[in-house]
Amino acid sequence: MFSRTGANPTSPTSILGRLNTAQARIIASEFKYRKGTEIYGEKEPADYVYQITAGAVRSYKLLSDGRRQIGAFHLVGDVFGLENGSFHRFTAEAIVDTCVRLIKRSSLERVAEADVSIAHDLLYMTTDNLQHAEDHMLLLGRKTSLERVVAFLLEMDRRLAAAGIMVLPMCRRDIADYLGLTLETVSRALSKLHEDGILGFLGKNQRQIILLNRQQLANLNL
Amino acid sequence: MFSRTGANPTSPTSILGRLNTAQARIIASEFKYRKGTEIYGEKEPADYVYQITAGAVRSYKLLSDGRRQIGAFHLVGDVFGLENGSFHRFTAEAIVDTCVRLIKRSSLERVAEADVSIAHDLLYMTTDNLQHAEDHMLLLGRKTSLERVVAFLLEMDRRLAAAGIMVLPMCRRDIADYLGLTLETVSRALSKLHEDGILGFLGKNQRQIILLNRQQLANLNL
DNA sequence: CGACGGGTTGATTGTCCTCAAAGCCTGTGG
DNA sequence: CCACAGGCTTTGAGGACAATCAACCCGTCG
Repeated sequence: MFSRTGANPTSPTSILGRLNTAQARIIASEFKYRKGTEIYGEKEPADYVYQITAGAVRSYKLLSDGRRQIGAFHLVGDVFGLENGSFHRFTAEAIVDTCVRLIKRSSLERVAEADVSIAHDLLYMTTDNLQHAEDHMLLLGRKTSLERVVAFLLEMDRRLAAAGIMVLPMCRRDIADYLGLTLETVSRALSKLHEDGILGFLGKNQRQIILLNRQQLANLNL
Repeated sequence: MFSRTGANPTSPTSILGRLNTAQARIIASEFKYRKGTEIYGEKEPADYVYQITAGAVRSYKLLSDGRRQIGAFHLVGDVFGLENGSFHRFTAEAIVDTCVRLIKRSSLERVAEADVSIAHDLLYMTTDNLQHAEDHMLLLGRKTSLERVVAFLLEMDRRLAAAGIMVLPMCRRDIADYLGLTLETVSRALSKLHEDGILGFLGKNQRQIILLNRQQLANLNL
């Protein structure tokens, strides 16, 4: 499970991989987090940047009464925890057992000063996050429950489909908190798509999904 | 109306001002847009970056059936239209008669290559946008209608209150499309806050608002 | 076995949307 | 000067979609 090495080649954010080879010893260490454990908390000092080598992470904000909004899921190859200020703006938790590579923020900044292309990568990654957030605002503000779930499926299909099969690392509640819905509403939407023959469930735990009709799914994604 | 000059001193994004003095002739021109006119459209080439010297702008995305999500309002001093890819991700329209300064993207990139502090500013501005989008996701995904309107009022109070009076440049529909609500719901929330003595209307057009009890308002902002 | 986490499904509720009407202000033209 | 149209806003009545509350199923693990 923890055998994958190096940056995901399909990832737009190979900065840590490049640093590892091009620069000397910037990677501080690798670290393992058990399912459900916190990697960092909102407003904590942002001393490290992280890249996932195995597992998955959720980044979220909480309201004072416990309502939760997940801003993003981070999958293998993704870089997260990149902040400009010195504090994290999300809490990050391992969704499943997760292995990350760490890099000291101070080191990264030092390198970025010297190497223009690294600085450029930092901007690119931040813009990538921004673009995702912008699209997600549209989803949260204006899409129906079914449209949200469809958009989620298409996103996950793009990001983690291996051989056409999607193995979701997150539970229904996580999906709901990502989409601004309740877990029941997510479940109903998935059931409807199942009834309509657009997707199929494979395993016993309903987390392995196969998309049977991407065209129809895309049509539902306004 | 067009008498306000220069960048808002409280704005974190004085880059265009600095370029204007520090660099030679990067500012391409100033330009005026009438109320309701488009400055650029989604997916158009992003050849320029803009800074508002007077007026206000809305940036939005549309779904194919016309549902609209406004991602941000840009006020005097704000820089917008900054993209990393070569295409705009929003449509930008003048909410009221608006005057902007333009800078060629190509020039900006050239300067950023040479001047590290400019590159740093670009990253800072992008991160600032990202932070706003992240907060807005929480609002859109998890807050009630009243909480959204309260958050909007506090944001506008912070950004454009002069002498305690807020003069909103945008109509109820714009506010609604920013908050993921309908204009009627926005109106009802404002009426409720009015009834409760938390805000007062000044002019005849309901766009001049004075906050009578910021403490109570902040308490509603979970 | 029994408890627990995760998921689905059903019944009911509630918040916000939709549809509709009316008021106010501005601008325009007779 | 008044009449009238149009944009913006408020307010009310009714409806719809998603939330809530609840029951149940299924696997896993102690």
